Amino acid sequence: MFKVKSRDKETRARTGTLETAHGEIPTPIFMPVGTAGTVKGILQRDLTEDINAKIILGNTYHLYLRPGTGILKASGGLHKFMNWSRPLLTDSGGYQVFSLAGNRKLTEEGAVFKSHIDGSRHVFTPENTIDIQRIIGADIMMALDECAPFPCDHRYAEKSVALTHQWLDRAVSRYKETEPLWNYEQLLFPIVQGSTFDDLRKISAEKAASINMAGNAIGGLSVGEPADEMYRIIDIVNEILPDDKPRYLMGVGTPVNILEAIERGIDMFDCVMPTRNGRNGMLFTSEGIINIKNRRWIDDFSPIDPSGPSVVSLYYSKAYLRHLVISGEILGSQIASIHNLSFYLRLVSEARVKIEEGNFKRWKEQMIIKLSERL
RNA sequence: UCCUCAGUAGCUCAGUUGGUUAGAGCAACGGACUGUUAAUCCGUGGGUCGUAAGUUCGAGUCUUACCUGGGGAG
Repeated sequence: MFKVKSRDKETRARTGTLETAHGEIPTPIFMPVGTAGTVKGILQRDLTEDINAKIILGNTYHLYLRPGTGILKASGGLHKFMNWSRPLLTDSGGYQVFSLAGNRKLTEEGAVFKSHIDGSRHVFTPENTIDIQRIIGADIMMALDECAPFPCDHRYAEKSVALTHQWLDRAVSRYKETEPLWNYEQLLFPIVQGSTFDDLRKISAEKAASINMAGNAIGGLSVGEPADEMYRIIDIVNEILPDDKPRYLMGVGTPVNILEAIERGIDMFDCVMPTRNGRNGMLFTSEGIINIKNRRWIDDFSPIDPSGPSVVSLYYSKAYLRHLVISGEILGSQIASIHNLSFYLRLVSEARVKIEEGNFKRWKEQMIIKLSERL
C-alpha cells in the first residue's frame, strides 16, 4: 500500500510511504544493492544502525545459482538466512540475462543461460522466477523482463517489449495463482521497457499500468544512453504510470541522476555505484566527488566528509582512507561503502524534507552544482 | 688469493643460434565503473641493459679488464 504524503508544487516530485510486510518505506528512497544476500562488505548491523537502509536488494539470478533454492527454503527465506528483518526487493534476473549477453539465448519460453560459476545450463521463465522469489521471500518481487542493450534499433526494441509484455502476463498469472511461502504478502512490480523510443515506452507504460500492481518499475535505462535521453523517457513514462503508486527507476544512478529523477516523479532507486565505485576509490561527499586514490589526499587529515553522513565519514581521515584503499585493505572498501551508502541515504532523506517544506526545486538546483563537482 | 654464478625500469625478473623503436608482473601516476560475473578493468610515465674498451655491417647477447653482490675452495 502506497500513500502519497506531500507533493511539490513546481515539479512531479512527491514524498510518500510504501507499506510492506517488513515495514514502511519512506519515499523517495535509495535501496542498497545486496546481490548475493549481502551488501558487499557491510554488516547488517551497520546497514540498519549507521547507514539506516530502509530496504535492500537481493538478486534472483545470483541467489538461485548460489546457495540455491534448497538452502534458501531450508533456512526459512532470505530474511532469516541473512538475518535481515527490514524489507527486501529482489530483481528477477532480467538484468543478468542482459549482462551475461554472450552466455544466453532468449526464447518465447524464457531465457536459457549458462551459469557464470560452473557453466551449467539453466532456464529462467516468468513462472519459475516468481517461484524462486516466493522462496526467497522478497517483499517486492520483480517480473522477468528483457533489458534491451543500448543502442538498439526500433525493430529489436519492439520485439523485446513484446516479449517482456508476454512474460509479464505470465508472471502476473503465476503471481496470482500462488501463495507466499512465508505467510506475509509479497508485491510484484512490472517493468517498463522500450529503449529510447517514445512510442514503445508509452505502450509499455500503459501495459504496466493496466495490470494494476502495487508499484511500477522503469528498466532499460542508464545502460549507456545520454542522461538527457533518460530524463526524457522518465517524463514520458511517468506521465502514464499511475500517480498513486510508487515508481521505481531501476539501476540508477549518480546522485545527480537521482535528484533529476525525483523531480520527475520517481520514488525508488537502486544502484551499485555507491558500493562498487566506493570499493574502487570513488567517494561522494558534500565537498564534491573525490578519487581517494589520488596522490593529493596523501596527507589530507581532514575527515572523509565533514558534513558527516555516517559516523565513519567523520571518524576517519581522507589520508587514512587513501592509505587503506591504496593498500588493498578490506577496511578501505568497508569505510568507502558505508560512507557512500550513507551519503545516498541522506541525500534522499534531505530530498524528502525539502519536498515537504516546499522548496525542493531550489535545493535541487543548488545540490546539482555541488554534486557534479570533482575534486 | 683463486674458482664460480649473477648484475636489464623503483622492486622481482624475461630477453631465442648476435638482427628493427629492450619486455612482463608488481609498484607509481591517472581514468573507467549506473536493476554487481567487479577487493575489478583500462591507460600513462619510467631503462647510458654494472663500468670501460674490443670484435662485428650490427652487441642486452660474444671477448677482455675493472667494480658490486651471492656461493664455494684455500
